[in-house]
Amino acid sequence: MKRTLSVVEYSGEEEAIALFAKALSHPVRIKILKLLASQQCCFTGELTELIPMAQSTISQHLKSLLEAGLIQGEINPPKVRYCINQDGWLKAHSIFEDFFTPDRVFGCDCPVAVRAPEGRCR
Amino acid sequence: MKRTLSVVEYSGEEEAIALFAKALSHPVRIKILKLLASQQCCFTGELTELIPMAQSTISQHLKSLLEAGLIQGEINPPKVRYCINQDGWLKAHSIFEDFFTPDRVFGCDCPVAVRAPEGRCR
DNA sequence: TTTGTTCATCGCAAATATACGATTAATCCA
DNA sequence: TGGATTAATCGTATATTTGCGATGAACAAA
Repeated sequence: MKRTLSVVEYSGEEEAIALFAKALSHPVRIKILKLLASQQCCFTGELTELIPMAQSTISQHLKSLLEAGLIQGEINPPKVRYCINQDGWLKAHSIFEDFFTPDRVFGCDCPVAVRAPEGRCR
Repeated sequence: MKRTLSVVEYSGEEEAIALFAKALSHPVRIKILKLLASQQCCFTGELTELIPMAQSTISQHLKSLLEAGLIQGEINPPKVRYCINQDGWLKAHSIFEDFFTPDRVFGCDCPVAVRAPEGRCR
């Protein structure tokens, strides 16, 4: 697509949140993560038995979760055992927590559909 | 695309997390939310001055944030004042918090690249 | 070596997302 | 009434995502 305007700059945090969020932006990946997180330990590609999707599709979603750092795979031939990547999980948790807890209280008291007096906002 | 297999069922929570995450999955939307959250009160489409993107593109991103319930707009002709939607924000916060804090501790002690004993996983 | 199992990757098709300029709608002000 | 301002929407082009079947790679067991 056209990108004639100057390139928008993003902070590392903005990029990081967006990347984690993208990994979480499909319900089947949420389902996979919940399955893995609910296991005592790891889990394997029997995901294909629990989720009615083609094996290649599951594998693709696992790959994106891997790349996001939310899970890890342990090769255990001919199987692969997946589990939550603790580091990535905690990192995602804290980055979302920080995001949703802004420094300033964002109390917007603008009554919806009512004109707010000028000067309250920049 | 082909969807020959049976339709995958998702829980309301899985869908909700994925929808919020999709709204957060682009860095410019993170930037917009941070700008709005840092304001004492609301904010307007001077976003176009702060973010070097076409006005129509900003408007498109605002729309997706609106639809996700993360912001709200107050029509103040000919301007529109946007601000964080407290309800949606808190809902997203709590749903992510719950997600990242699973009931069961997911302590995966599988040493990476080492075969784990059979039977520890279902 | 051959066969079977498991999973990743490839190749393709369809759906969605992203970005832009142009246009339209709504509203003010002269 | 006729501009001016602001922002949404439309139309279009391109990029990315999603999903599938087919194929390939790695390994264990016969």
